[in-house]
Amino acid sequence: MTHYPHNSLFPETDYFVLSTVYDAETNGAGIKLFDVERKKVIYTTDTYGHEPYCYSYEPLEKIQALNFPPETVKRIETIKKRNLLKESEDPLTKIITPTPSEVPKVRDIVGETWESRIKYHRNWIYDIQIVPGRRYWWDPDQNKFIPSQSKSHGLDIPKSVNNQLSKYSGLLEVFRDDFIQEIPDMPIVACDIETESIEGQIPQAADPKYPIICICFADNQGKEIALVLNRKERNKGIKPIDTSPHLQVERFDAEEDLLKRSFEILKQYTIITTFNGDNFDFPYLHERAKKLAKDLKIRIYSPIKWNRRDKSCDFKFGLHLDLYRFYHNVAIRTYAFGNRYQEETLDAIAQGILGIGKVALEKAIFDLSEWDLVYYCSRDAKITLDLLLFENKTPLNLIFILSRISRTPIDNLVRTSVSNWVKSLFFYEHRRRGCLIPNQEDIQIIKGTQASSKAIIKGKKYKGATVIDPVPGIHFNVAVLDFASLYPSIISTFNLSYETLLCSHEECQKNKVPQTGYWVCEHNRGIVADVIGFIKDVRVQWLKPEAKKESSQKEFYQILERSLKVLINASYGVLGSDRFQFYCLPVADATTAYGRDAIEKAIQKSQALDISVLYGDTDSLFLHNPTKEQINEIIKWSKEELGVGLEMEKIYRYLVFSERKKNYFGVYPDSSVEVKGLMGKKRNTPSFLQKGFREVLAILAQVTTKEEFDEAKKQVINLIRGIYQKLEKKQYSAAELAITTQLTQPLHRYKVQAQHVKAANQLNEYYKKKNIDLVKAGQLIRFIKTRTTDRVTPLLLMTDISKVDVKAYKSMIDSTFDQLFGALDIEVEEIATGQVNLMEFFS
DNA sequence: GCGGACTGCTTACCT
DNA sequence: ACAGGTAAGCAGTCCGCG
Repeated sequence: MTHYPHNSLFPETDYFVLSTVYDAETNGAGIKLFDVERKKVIYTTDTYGHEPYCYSYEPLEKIQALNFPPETVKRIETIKKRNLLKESEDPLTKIITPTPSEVPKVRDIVGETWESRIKYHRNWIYDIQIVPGRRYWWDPDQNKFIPSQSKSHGLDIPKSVNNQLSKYSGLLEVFRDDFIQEIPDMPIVACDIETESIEGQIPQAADPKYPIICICFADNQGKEIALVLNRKERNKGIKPIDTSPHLQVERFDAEEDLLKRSFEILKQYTIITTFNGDNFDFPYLHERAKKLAKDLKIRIYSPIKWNRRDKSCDFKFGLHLDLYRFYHNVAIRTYAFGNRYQEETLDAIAQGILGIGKVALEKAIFDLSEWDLVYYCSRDAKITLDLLLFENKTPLNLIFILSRISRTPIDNLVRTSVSNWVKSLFFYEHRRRGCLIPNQEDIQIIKGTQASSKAIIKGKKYKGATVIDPVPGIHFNVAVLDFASLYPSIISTFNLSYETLLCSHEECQKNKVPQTGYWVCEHNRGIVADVIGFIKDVRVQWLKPEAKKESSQKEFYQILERSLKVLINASYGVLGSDRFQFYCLPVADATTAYGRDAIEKAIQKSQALDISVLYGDTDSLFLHNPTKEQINEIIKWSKEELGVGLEMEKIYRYLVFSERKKNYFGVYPDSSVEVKGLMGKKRNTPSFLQKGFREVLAILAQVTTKEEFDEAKKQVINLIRGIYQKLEKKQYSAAELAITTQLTQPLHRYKVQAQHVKAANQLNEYYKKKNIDLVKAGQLIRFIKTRTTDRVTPLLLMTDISKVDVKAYKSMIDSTFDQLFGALDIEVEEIATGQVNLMEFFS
């Protein structure tokens, strides 16, 4: 049954599509829309009469002979679809079911089916061609959403770019509005809850035995509300001096009234954001409300829909975005935020991104005075809001743009990883072109699972990038050239796609991929190459130049550019991941083979031009003191001969290499320092060493000439000597000496009793006695090297500072600074090259 | 019983 | 739950050694 919304619900105004969901009542697609005029969420169901289906290669008669009852199969048709792998227009049997839940039943009986595992409401998006995050108006005559032309950003695509992008089979027309359309201004609120509990135990929604004592809200109109439970046993305390002046505090004697009020507030907003609300705040709030209702025999209506299977919480008339999930996403962390945070806690992310952390606590949350509790909780709500809206809504805009391009509902985008986004984009594009979406096995059977190359690392499937041995020493005036988006460029330029690699044409076999036995099709443009090439070119040809120009649109261009960067940078990786539906090992293998070919040829070319190459990694060349002409020459050569763009990335005033790859530091002309890979920068280096390392770099950053090194070196020696002495006198605190290592798997899975594993076991013994939650995978373990049987002691259990293993820490100081000195001394030539040991150095 | 050479495990980084 | 390449530290094993 299709539910047509009453026209009064649908004034002829504009809507932004936020999300689609499975609608249990109609057993169809449910759509969440943002009503631009009334600034609220409208929920409706399919008005298009779209039907669930899947495909089979069995002829119509064979499917008919299966005698499906009408409640399982509604209709069977023969249609034609293009099969890219076979290069044919194939007749397929389309099996149409009355409801989405029948599709799996058909799949079980028919056996091999296609497109039967795509969620129905996602199918709806691909078929109706409605784009999440985009603007539509409602046409009551047609009962349809019509795309709305809106350009409030004032963005447009220049003619020249337009022409360059027109080669991509109509993609510009399809995606143009994704880029240029504005992001709606919606009511947004952040929410955080605090509960009563006992030391060391984290409350669980499965057993919501502790009262909720505080719920805080912060919205994008500047309103901040704190709901707090009056507890006789807690004093009011003193209002902290920098409590937000906007904060409105509401006190409740009864918890149930506090909860009811919180639901009232939540219902007013379109976007509700939390940090870990999918797994803690909302499940707990929901279950606590249920428990109170039952215990007190009253009615409390919770608007929270807790989906235990998906581990998510949602609202029918609102969209929940859990920022923990978003910031946890590896592609977002690395490409959108440049690894500005290394831990996925609210505090670490807020520190890294906003420069503001959580309120530091001296006692447990439930022991705080009322004002301190409100202060703490409201700060959490505020920084959560800021993590969605900082820098003119950068993260929210990023989410919208990625949703549009990947045809992924906004809330789903936040909860899923980049491979799902790329998969969704490819699903959409196959549908749009009338191509059958292949099953993963289809690609594997035809293209094979055997790599043409041999990986250097044991256990990897194929060979990756080339890394050049660095020339150790100090090098002044170093230019770094980078291949622009190397792998995506290769995929596009060399037409790499699951159907074009190892194609069936004899005549294409001469079109070889270097260093492999592969060949690539010369007749057909690959779908993967086309889509990736398009997105890469939109970014390179249009967005990157615009993002550099001074204009009122600059900021939005930058966000667009970053969104595409996320998709582009991850696109090669997913093709080499066997969990990805379009996984094609030969494509990934060929991509890196072309990459190795490019960097290797570029090195030869540099040498032919008499430029010395100091280092190179994957897509970069570090050139010593090249002239402008030499650089121009090699850039020109690359475009013409390799078909891949090479760009001047940066210049270092000087650069210091040791003999190690992926380890160096450089100083820019403005004296800023960049460090790569060195121990002093790693998060498992104790903080006293990280600090010493930073101080040494600060001294070296001041150096502008070779002559100044002697002076700088003396200072550095003094500094390091100071660190030695402080260590020997045991003047460093346990916290400064602590080594922080992540427990990446559950304790029982470790095959080796590594130091952090031993420390974790000690912690667990202690926790068991105290009846506190045990360590979990993902947690950071802090420990100190000690002269004890385990050789380690957890920071938490460190009582006797005299147990510190001074010898072990001395060798850590050694190896940290040897990385720098090894390189410096070769140039300074005061000490023999090779293994210069700091201990010898001082004697 | 103990140290050196070796392998493998583990983490954190680079592109 | 996107890829492979590199460095480092340490656990564990084997071997030799009157």
